[in-house]
Amino acid sequence: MEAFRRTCVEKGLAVTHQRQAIYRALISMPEHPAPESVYEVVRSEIPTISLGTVYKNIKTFLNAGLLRAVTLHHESLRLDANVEHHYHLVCTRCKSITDLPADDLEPIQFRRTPPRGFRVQNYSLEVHGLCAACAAS
Amino acid sequence: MEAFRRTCVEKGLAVTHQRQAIYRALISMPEHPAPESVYEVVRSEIPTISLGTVYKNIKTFLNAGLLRAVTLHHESLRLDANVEHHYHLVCTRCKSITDLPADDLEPIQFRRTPPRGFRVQNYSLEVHGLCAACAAS
DNA sequence: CTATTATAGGATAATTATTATCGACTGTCC
DNA sequence: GGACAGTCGATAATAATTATCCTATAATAG
Ligand SMILES: [Mn+2]
Ligand SMILES: [Mn+2]
Ligand SMILES: [Zn+2]
Ligand SMILES: [Zn+2]
Repeated sequence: MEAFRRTCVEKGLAVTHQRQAIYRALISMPEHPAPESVYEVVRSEIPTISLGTVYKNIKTFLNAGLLRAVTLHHESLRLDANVEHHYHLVCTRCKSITDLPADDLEPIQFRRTPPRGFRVQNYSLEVHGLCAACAAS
Repeated sequence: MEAFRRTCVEKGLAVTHQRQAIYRALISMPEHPAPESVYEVVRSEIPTISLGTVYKNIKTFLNAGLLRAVTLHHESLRLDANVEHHYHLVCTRCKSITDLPADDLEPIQFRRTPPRGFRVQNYSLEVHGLCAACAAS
């Protein structure tokens, strides 16, 4: 929480009551919540906060690196007619997605059995970075 | 394309002009397009097709396993206040996301250099399957 | 500690992506 | 070729997210 305030100051962000409550809610939620759920939790502390404020600050925190999104491409459904097992290269800048054959990597190997009785079906792996075009600029 | 028709028959889906055009568009688009882009392409062949039909059939194809979505959780932004490098267990049924420490797996290793001048920044790995609760039912 | 000011918050409207509805049409089966 | 279930197209509805705009507050200078 102290680190949070420090980062805000570094990035020129005002350390408001709302921002602290939102960040506190986020670190208390290990379930990878959607903005709506964060809003519910924050509202129990600040009943007058608006959903827009929660969205705005989540975006601010994402830019500041205080927070991560679980997926880079939630904004729209992205489709793949190739149903064979393969991976993806995803450009963090232009969001382009290209195929990466599974055997370009060593096979994924568990070191210990997956926790809490999780029954594994398959893996999806994305290599994030800059595509050739974006790397040029 | 023949396999497509066969799968439709197996799943009791009518092999319509529109479905074939949509599927043909999809396999011709290796860029992992959004529904809107698929619509644009299909429209050049069937100018009167509606966007709703494209959406409906994409959903149908996903259910039939003719098509995959690049991510399991595009429907809403999912947030992670843990910015350390780690992976995720994702339940394909209830969409719950839980953390998986990076050292529960052998490190990811490239066998050959990533294609087309892609500059790797990092990677994200999701293990898909059924959580304990969903596996029980 | 107070005044000043830039930034942030709250209410609300707007936009975007997606899904539902419903009457008309067409692929399938005989 | 006709009957019928399933599908299509048009449109409305919903859900998620973003923009707008005016007021309030955190930062900071005196
Ligand atoms: Mn692919
Ligand atoms: Mn996580
Ligand atoms: Zn790029
Ligand atoms: Zn589950």
